Amino acid sequence: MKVTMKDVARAAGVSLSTVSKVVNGHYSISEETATHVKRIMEELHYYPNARAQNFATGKTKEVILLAGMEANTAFHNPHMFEIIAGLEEALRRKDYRLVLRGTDSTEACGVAEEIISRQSADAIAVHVGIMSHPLSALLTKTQFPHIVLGMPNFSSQVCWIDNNNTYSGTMAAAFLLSKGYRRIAFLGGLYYDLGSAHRLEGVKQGLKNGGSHLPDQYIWLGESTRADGYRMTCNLLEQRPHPDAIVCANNYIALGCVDALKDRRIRIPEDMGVVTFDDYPFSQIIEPPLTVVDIHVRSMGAQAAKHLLDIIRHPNMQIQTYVTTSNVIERSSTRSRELGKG
Amino acid sequence: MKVTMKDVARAAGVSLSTVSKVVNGHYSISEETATHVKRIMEELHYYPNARAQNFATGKTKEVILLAGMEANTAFHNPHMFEIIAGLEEALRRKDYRLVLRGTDSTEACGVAEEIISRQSADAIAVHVGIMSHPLSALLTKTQFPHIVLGMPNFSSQVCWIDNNNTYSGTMAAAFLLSKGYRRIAFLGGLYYDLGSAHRLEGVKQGLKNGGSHLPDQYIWLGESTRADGYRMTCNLLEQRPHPDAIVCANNYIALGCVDALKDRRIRIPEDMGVVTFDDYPFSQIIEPPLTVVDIHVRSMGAQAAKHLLDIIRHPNMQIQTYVTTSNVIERSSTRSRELGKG
DNA sequence: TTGAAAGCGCTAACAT
DNA sequence: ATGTTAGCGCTTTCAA
Repeated sequence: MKVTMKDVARAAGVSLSTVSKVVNGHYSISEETATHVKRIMEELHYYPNARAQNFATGKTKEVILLAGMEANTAFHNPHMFEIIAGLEEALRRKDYRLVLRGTDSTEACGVAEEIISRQSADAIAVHVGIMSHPLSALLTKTQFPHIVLGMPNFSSQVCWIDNNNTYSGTMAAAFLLSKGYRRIAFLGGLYYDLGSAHRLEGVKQGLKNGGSHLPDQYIWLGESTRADGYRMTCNLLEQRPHPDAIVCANNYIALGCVDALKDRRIRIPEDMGVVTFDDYPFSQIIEPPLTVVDIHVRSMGAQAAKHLLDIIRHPNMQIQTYVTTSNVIERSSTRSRELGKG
Repeated sequence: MKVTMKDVARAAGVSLSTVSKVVNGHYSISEETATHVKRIMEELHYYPNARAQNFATGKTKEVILLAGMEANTAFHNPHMFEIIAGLEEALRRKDYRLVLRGTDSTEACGVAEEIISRQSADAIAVHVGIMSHPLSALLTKTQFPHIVLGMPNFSSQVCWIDNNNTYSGTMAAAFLLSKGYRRIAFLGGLYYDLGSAHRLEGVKQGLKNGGSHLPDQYIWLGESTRADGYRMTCNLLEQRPHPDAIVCANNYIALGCVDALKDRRIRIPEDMGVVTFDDYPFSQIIEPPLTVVDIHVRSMGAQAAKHLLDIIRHPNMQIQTYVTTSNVIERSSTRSRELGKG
């Protein structure tokens, strides 16, 4: 029924191992026999059986991704899937497959343990959202090839990759300064929101680089929700003088921020510039369309794949790195200001 | 190094096949030996090698998903990933894995061919977005276990599953009627947008069921964009009498529709009810929050998994089915109207 | 440059 | 209820 290597060997009048070598492009095979065997393979519609190859080589050519995928994850966190898409694409180019495995932070460690023990994948990718201490310990102890997508919020020896949010913050600040904004404020998430914290750090840095700075009264932190974005903006607007631009750590906060500004009839961008991060999910449809520091999460996934393949070759190698994949997309929530006006 | 079945057999003082039977819960094994062997397995930290199992059984226990995953797909089409998440979850419960494979409609057929030939998955799931005639032909010819997520827009013998958009449309109409709306209009996508067409069909049906109907002047079709939503609404508002409620075939159209109503100072829901489909991505943040017919795409993924597992057992079985997974979420864009007012 | 043969670790038919 | 044994289809060392 199914045509195997044996059939090819017989039909080609060569040995099994010769066929195998042809399949794998082994150097020792003469061009003559190689082309001959290949022709036979075509004629017979031969394709090597993937399962048998995996078994014989002791590899799966698969990377398994552990991630939280509760209901509506794709809506609340499209970033994650965009990273996944980038990961998959880059792996595919190297003939690796990506297996999806939903789980949560409590069971993830057990899941990983089984994968490692059963050798049902060549490497594990873990979305930072389900990272835990036990999992971290397991990965470092076993030295099983892995990479965490996003920096863990606790110190650990695992391999991870993350966007350089600090740098993105710096970009935001530099951009606003270049437009002539002078009194720049920041609305961000709470202490456990590392992304926001880094962006804040970056904004400070960027302002400093430009000879400016970020006063405490212009920094407000809260939940990353529309409601808190609104509240923080209200608090911010009680400060005197008003800022002339606001950097929102994310889209949700920006949404509330814009609401509050509109309610108070503060015009964007005439009276107030607004910048946020990520071109999605809402920044496009907010009125006015927001200027954003776009983060190419997909390319982060691609970078992760690259590193992972390195790690598969050298399982003891440790990688902890930030990647910079952002750029400013200017829309209508900012504009050049006459210098000296503020 | 790695502990195999052989080691377990030796340590337990039984044969290889006994261990295998214990692993697979074969009925013929006495409880006594079963528990004994299991203890040994624990002690030795034995886990069956997945690759060897796959090879020996001739199965991969994997389903591979072919889908278009260009840049930003996760943002433009979170539905797809929500379906994927549902598919994965349901497969996982049955000890199957989901492999992601990005591709496009032109190369998908070749990809599928290789998967089938190499037997590198037990079944193929195809997102309808990359469906093509050759792929359809391949799947039906080979009878390889498969399911298409979404109904192909051409007639074919492949297995597919899709949401019952007609029924969702009926729900929208029935809901509006129950609220006392009487002059209901529909804004939808163009002819090739089957989802929209079905929803329109459903609305007509629902109105008919309620003793009402949908006049042609209340039906406007265009691109599924905010801009066209705006335009269609303008056209609609030239009709006399005005409708008292509008059903928008999707979120993009709804966005433009609401813009237009606001520009004309037509109050929602006082002067005009608005309903759309899908709780995402924008319906939550539109002002006012829209009443929607929510489509549980994730559960469609789960259903797809169920059918797929059936199909794996019976490869010649054909399934073409609509699943109903919707319900109305009432928000602020509709409200009860005094009967007889219109 | 090619071939022979020994696995890879498990399953499953068959024998006991 | 348990054990024997023959594969599953390929890779890879080693010998020719």
